[in-house]
Amino acid sequence: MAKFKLDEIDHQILDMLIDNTRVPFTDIAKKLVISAGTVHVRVKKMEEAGIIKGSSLTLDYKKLGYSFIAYVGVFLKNTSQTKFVLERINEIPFVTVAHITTGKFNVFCKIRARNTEHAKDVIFMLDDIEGVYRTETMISMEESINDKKRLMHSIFNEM
Amino acid sequence: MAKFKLDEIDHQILDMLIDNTRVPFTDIAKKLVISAGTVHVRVKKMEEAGIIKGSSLTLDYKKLGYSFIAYVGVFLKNTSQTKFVLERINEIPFVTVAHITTGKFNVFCKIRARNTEHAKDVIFMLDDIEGVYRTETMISMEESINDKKRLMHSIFNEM
DNA sequence: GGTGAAAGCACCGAGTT
DNA sequence: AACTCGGTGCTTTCACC
Repeated sequence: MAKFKLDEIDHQILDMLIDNTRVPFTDIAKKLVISAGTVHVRVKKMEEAGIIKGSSLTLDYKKLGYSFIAYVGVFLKNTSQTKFVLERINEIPFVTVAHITTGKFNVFCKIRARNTEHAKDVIFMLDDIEGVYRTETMISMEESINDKKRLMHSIFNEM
Repeated sequence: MAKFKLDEIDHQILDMLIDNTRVPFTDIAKKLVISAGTVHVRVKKMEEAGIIKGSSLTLDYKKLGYSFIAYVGVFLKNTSQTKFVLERINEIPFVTVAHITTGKFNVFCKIRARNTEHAKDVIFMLDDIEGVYRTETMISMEESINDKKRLMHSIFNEM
């Protein structure tokens, strides 16, 4: 939970790797005018410190036939059931993220589906969970940003 | 936009790479009992087809001191201003995702911040955008799932 | 904490079946 | 379409600074 101290070189290494994990360390080394060994050691340290949790592929879900995104707010009959309901939600495929929230909804989740029909099936599964009072769906018509690099820069700018 | 045909071997290759992009192709080859060259050719094809859009590092934002997540629903004075407002939102740091939505809100976004105070600054910036009528914030108290691998398996199971 | 070189591998293309 | 194989180049370690 504690803050970890990263210097300018770490920032730049992350900057080059954040949206392309396969950039050779030798390229990074050249650009930063340090040795490839140093890049290696620093990346390893950030991994050990847990700053770098891992790496992942970015797939094009639209091309796979899954272009539907919606957010679903869930109202519970009783907040004491939150944990139970969350566990049931976690079992539903195509629910990609779930949060316990304050504010309007008790639980809030994101789903990705093939189309409206398919999303309906997923939402019905949410509605059918014992303890769920009702749900409210917001369909995404256009996703406009989703940029890790930008967030990272915002963070580094504040350091 | 069109569906792209992936076979069982492609599924397994993606399965191994999706949450660790640095798994050596030789390891994948061993596990699937094919040659490393084949793995290479298949990955390249998926990249060329755009199924694999890229790769990214997963950072631990909590460890960087940014543990606050909230969703903010935005109501507009007039929906004709949607495009303009979205552009302004895209300029605000710490807004990580924004969607145009149907349903309760006109625009819906996710923010990541240091703490409540910091989030307040971000939300004020949203409120201050010309054309924004008001906003509604849902604070995430606990994020429960966020798993690409699970989504991918859900998709493959349906194919 | 950084370097530079050397050893060990992985990547990736060419040629073959 | 997949395999083998070889050249090229990346990663990773280590002795030294």
